[in-house]
Amino acid sequence: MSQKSLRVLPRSFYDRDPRLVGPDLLGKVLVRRQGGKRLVGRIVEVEAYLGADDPAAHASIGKTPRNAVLFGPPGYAYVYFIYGNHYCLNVSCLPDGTPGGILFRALEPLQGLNEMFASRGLEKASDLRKLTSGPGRLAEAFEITRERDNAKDLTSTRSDLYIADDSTPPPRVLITKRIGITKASDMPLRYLVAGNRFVSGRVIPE
DNA sequence: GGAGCGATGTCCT
DNA sequence: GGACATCGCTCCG
Repeated sequence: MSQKSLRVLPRSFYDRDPRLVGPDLLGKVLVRRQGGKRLVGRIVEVEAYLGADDPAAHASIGKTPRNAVLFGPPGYAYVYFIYGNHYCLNVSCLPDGTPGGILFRALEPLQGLNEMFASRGLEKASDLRKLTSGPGRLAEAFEITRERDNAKDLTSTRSDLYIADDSTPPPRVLITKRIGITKASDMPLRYLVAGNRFVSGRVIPE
């Protein structure tokens, strides 16, 4: 298995409007280190969540204990528990004091597939798209929990969870409405890699 | 293959 | 007490 060199994304990458960070994250890789193994997935779908003027954003209600990371400095993991079953991973954007973030919705699994299948409780022969296509799924595959990962710095290779550039050329980006939300469902803040089969949902957009 | 729906914990009003 | 940035199962065609 060939090993491209990984360059971790610096904090300045996230110190921007989520509407700029979101599309730029596509094609980058999420890396989890655990027990000598490395799990790697290519980011193929994300959504931007803004501040007070975005009713769907957790930050829209103001700073609370749960969403505090979104109001902090950029480049940190915001992990929350939803529907009594699933964790979702975000990364904080914009400078300290200004809320905003990106929700990771789907990855293309690249490395550590056996570990991901095990974490997901799936047979190794099952559909690869079931591994990390969906925010709850990718969190489970990477064993991301609030207890373990919330407020973790994602800009350091010393961390066991970080985001890196593996020199893959930027993909063609598609923008749609966000999905799975009830409020502000018309805002075009979902970004996906055109034609990628690992995005969530049923239809593979061209 | 797609619509419908239940499970289930945590947060905030 | 209600809402919730989800998932996987059932049931129908």
